[in-house]
Amino acid sequence: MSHAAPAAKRIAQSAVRRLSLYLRFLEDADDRGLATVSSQELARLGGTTSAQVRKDLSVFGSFGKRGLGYTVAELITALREILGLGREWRIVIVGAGKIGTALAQYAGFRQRGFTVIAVYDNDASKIGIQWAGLTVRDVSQLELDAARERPDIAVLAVPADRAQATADCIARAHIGGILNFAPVQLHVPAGVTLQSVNMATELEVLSYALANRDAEELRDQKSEASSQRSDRTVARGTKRSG
Amino acid sequence: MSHAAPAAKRIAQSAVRRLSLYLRFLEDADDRGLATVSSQELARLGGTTSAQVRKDLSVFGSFGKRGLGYTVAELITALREILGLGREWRIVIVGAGKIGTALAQYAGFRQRGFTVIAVYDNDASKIGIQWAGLTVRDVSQLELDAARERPDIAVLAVPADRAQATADCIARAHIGGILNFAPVQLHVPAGVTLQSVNMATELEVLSYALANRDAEELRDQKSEASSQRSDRTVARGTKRSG
DNA sequence: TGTTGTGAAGAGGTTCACAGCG
DNA sequence: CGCTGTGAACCTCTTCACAACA
Repeated sequence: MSHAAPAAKRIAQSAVRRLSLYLRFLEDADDRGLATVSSQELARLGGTTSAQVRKDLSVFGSFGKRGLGYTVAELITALREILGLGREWRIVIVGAGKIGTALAQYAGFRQRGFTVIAVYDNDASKIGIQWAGLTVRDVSQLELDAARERPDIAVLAVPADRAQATADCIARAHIGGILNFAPVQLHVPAGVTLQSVNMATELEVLSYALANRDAEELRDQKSEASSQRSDRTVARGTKRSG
Repeated sequence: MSHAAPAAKRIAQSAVRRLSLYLRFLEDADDRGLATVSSQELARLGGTTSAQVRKDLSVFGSFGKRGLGYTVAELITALREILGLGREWRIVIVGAGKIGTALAQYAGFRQRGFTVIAVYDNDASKIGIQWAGLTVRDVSQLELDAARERPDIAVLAVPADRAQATADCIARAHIGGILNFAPVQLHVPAGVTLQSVNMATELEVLSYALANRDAEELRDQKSEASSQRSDRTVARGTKRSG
C-alpha cells in the first residue's frame, strides 16, 4: 500500500465517528504546533486502542511512517477528504425556535465547510426576522427555493408533531440529507440520508447506565484485573462519546 | 421464563437505544388506544427486524403473549423499569447560553421523570436572571449546592474551551452522569458516566454518507436483491436514528 | 529502535429458523 | 394458527501479535 485513494469504502458508522474525532484531535495538535502524532496518542485522546486507530485509517490507505507516526498536516488533509469535507455543504435550518436559533448561531458550522444558507419557519410572527445575516423564510417556500439554491442538508428543528410532515417536504425538495433534532423516529424515502439526535434517548441511555452502575462496576472490576495487555493504552471513566 | 426481574444486564448501548425507541412507540400506541402490539410492528416503526425486537426484550424477561404480541401497558411499565425511569432524575444545566436555554425549556424532560432543578453560568450578566421558575446561579456554587441538592445528571452546555474544566468541577461535585453538548472529547474520572452529543460529528457522519452515497447505492442494490427473507420486515431510506 | 500496517483470532451483535405456547 | 422466545449460525467489528520498515 502507499498513499491512498480515499473513495467509497464500506465502513461502520462507529468508525466514521472515530475518524471525525481523530480529525478534531489532529486540528488541536496542529494548533499546538505538533508535527507528528502516533496512533497511541490518538487512541489516548479518543478513548480507544492504537490498533483500532491504525485499523480505522488503514481502510483508506497508508498514511503513517513507521517508527514516526502520522504527519499531522497530511493526516488532516486525508481525513478531510475521506469525510467529504473537501467541499462546501449547503445547509438550511428548518424551524426557528429555540433549538433552531441555537444551531443557526453554532460557530462550528462554517469552520468545517458547512454554510447555513437559509432558515425557515411556518410561524408568521417569525418570518422576516433577521438573524446573523439571514432572514427567516416561510417554510412553504422551501421546495421552490431548494430547486434554485440546491441545499445539501436540512437541519430539522421543528416540534415533534410537525417533524414527519416537514421531513416529507424536505424530501420533496430533493435535499439529500436530514439532521433531525425532533424527538421522533422519522421515515424518509430511499435516497435521503437521515441522522437523528434525540435528547430523550440520550437521557435514557444515561438513566440506564446510572441505574445499573453498581452492577456494571462489579463486572468491570473483575474484567479489569485481567486486562493489562500489550499494545493497550487508555482507560477512561466510561465509554463512548460522539 | 416468566415475568422478569429487570435488574442489571450487560447489554449493548445500541440495544439500550432501541429500547428507548420502543418505549416511545409504545407510548404513542397507548395514546392511540392500542391494547397490544407485535414485535413486527415495533420493528417496522423502529427500522429493525422483529427478531431484533424480541431478542432485545428477551434479555430482561418474557413480556409477550404468544400468538398475541405484547400488552402495551405492561411493556411500557417494564421498559420504564428497565431504563431506570421508575424514579426521578434530578438534572442541572451548566451553561446558560443558547443551547443551555433551549435545553432548559425542552418539554421532554419533565414528561419522562427528569426534573431540571437548577441552571448555572459563570457570566455575571446572566446570573440572577429568572427562567421558567429557575434562577441562573453562579457556577462557582455548583459544588456546594450539589452536596445539598444531590443532582444526578449535569447537562453540559458551555463553550468548548471551558468544557473540560467544567466537567472536572461536575465530577468534584459528585454528580454521576454528564450529558455533554460541547464539541470536545471529555475525560472524566471512573464513576462518572459520560454521554456526548457532538454536532460536528453528526454533520461529518452525514457528510461522509452523502459524499459516498453513489457507491453505497450500488452496493445496496446488489444486496437488496437477495434479501427477501422470511421473518424480515422493514426497509427505510437509511439506517440509524436516535 | 519505535511505530505502522495487517492477517488471524476473538468478541460481540444480529439474523435465522423453529420449537413452544396461547 | 400466529407470534413469542431462543439456541445456533452468521457476520461485523475489535483486539492481538508480529513482520515490515523508516
